[in-house]
Formats: sequence, C-alpha cells, structure tokens
Amino acid sequence: MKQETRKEEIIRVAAKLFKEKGYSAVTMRDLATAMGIKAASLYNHINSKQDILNTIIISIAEEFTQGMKLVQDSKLSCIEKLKQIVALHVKIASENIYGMASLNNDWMHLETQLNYYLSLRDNYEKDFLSIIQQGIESSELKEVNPEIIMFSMLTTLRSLYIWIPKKEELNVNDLANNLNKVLIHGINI
Amino acid sequence: MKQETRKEEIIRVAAKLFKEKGYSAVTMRDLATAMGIKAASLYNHINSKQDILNTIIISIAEEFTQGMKLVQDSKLSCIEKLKQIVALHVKIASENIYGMASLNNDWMHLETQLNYYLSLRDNYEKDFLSIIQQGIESSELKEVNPEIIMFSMLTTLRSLYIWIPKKEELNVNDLANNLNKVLIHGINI
DNA sequence: CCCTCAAACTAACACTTGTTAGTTAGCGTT
DNA sequence: AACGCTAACTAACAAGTGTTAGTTTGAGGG
Repeated sequence: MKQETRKEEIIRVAAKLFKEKGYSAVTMRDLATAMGIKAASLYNHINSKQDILNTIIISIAEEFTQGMKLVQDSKLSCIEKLKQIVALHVKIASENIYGMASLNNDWMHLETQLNYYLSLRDNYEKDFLSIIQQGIESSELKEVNPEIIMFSMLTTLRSLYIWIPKKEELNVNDLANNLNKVLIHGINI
Repeated sequence: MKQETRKEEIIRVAAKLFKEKGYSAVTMRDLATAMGIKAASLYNHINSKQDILNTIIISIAEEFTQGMKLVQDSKLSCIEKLKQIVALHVKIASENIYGMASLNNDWMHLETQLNYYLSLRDNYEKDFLSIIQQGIESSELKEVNPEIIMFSMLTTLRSLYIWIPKKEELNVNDLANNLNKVLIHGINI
C-alpha cells in the first residue's frame, strides 16, 4: 500500500470537484479550500490547473488504450472480446469514478494534450468498431448497423461513473455480468 | 413558419456554445461575439446568463415529462411503451441537439430551478423504471435487474445528441428502429 | 417632421480568476 | 548550530467576469 503523495492527493480531490461542477466552474480557491490550505500553496505541488486536468484525463485514457490492446491480441471470439471490454470499463470506472467524469465532460478543456487525447479516443473507437464488424461477418452478431451497436454499448459504458456510486453494494463481477446480459442478449424474452 | 425573435436567437446560439465548451466556460462576451454584437447589448433581450440556462434546460425537461405522460396513459404493451420512449428521445434529441448537451452536462449550474429540474428527472426515471418492472412481472421482459435495464437504455438515449450530428443523413425513423433492435433484442444471433 | 421603439453602443463597476514572488515555520540530517 | 527540504503562508497582479447605466442609431408610423 503505497502512501499517497500530496500531489496525488490534490489531483484526487480536484477530480472529485471536477465531477461535481465541471473543470471550468472549479476555482483554485475551491480546490485549496477542499484541501484545507490557501490557493497559492497548491503551486508548491502542481504546475497549473491545466496540468491537473491533463494528468487526470490522460492517465485514464491510456489505461483504456492498454486494455483494448490486450483484448485485441487475445484469440477470443467476438462476443468474448466484447465481454472483456465491458469488464474493462466496469473495472476502470469503479476505480476512477471521479476521473471518468472529467474524461467524459471536460476533455475539450485540454490544451496541449487535446490532440493526443483525441487520437487515443479515435483509435479506441476504431478498434471497438472493428471487433463488432468481425462479429457480424462471422455471424456471431446480428446484421445491424455496427456503429449503432458501438454507440449504444459505448455510451452505456462511458456513463457507468454516474451510476456506480448510487449502488450501495457494488460487486464488480455482478455488474459486469448483468451488463453483458442486457447489452449483448437484449432484454426481451 | 414563425419568425425567430432576437431573444430566441440568442438562446439558440448560447445552447450551441454551451454544447462546445460547457456553461461555465462560455462568457457573455463569447456569446456576444457569436451574435456579432457587444456583451452589454445582450441584456436588451435576456435577463441574465442563468436565465438562458434555465430556459434551455427546463423547456426540454418538460418536453420529456409530457412525452412520458402520453406513453403512460396509453394502453400499449410494455415493449411497445419502451419503443415509444426510444422514439421520444430520438425526436427530442434530433430537434434539440445543442440543448440536450446542457441538459446532460450543465444541469448542476441551475440555481433557482435546480430543485424543479431534479424533481422532473426523478419522476421521469421512476416512471421509466415502473414500465420495466411491469414488463418483468408480465413476463414480457427477462428477469434482469430492472435498474440496470433502465440505466443502460437511458444513458444510451441521453447521449444521442453526441452521436446524431456525426451521421450525415439522419432518418429519425430508421434510427429509432435500429435502436429498438439493439436495445430490446440484443446484438447476438 | 417628429415620435416611438427596438437594438445597438461606450464606459464603467465590483468581483473573481489563475498565477507569481517572496517569506516563514517545522523537522530531520550533518 | 547550521543546513536543506517540505509545505504552508501573505500580498499582489493583470486579465477576465457578469452586469448596469446612460446614450446613440435608424427605421416605421402618425
């Protein structure tokens, strides 16, 4: 159990505030108050407000990229790959509830790292789409517009951070299994 | 074809800016520039920045509430009701692409109207959940956690505004039909 | 020709923003 | 005792914030 540095603590608290009000609405004085110090003192630990956002978003985005790579390199069937992706999202979302909010809602406030983020997101979606297309070609999946399938799955998965905190007892495996049922097999009898 | 008033034009342009950068990051000077006038001139037409947000969010939220009421009062089967709800979201999202962004991302910046908005949203979700629960009881739907079903459908539907603009040719009926297939019947063979 | 009115303008306000500079206090090591 | 390090502080700045007051412009109707 590695001890959290002061910098990590600031970033963690910042992510929580960013989730509640959004990046732009959170001031350095808000963040300082939440940390119990003065705004200027924050700069002993961090470079800038922007830098906090960069750290939060890019670290999670890279985690997703890495996870997708593992899924792609596996020899699983299409449906099994999709289940792995669901599990990936449940895992990352449950471990980064606050950061996921910034990833979803504040990515446009990135500056120097904006293009890098967009390229990660783009590639992720391309890889996701390609898995679905292969599933349709091999008749594992129904012949529905693959973009609609991806959109439906991805928006649900990307919104997990909103919903997970509302569940008192969270069993990550249970949630992933239930989501697999609903997303892959549908809801009707 | 009713002519758009200057006030309506400002609100429409504001919604577009709010979608791109979020409510807090859009200044009255940004909005004025987009309108081709000076910031102070905006106040000949609108009361405050807050008021613009109120108008955007509350009008759409009430549209959803009204639509849900119609669905509830119908004598349709559960599955047919869910299809009506999908159609409702596709319709409202396609007609309010910009406003939907504020509804999803900037509702927390409401002040006087925050509680009213939250009550509308709460009731909407309760009604949605109740339809799903009835569907499970009457064996129209699989016996899966009804909250997960609602969460999955609702997050997909609420994110439509992100995705609709990316589709060159948008046929509202096509989109609703495809979403129904994916959300209700699943994606596997 | 004057009046009205919508819609723009300039100038200014009080306050908030992110950030910097320079300083101080406490603590462990030499 | 002196040093260096961490982490806080006060004070300040320049730019930007939403908003108000008062004024000007131009078009249309009596």
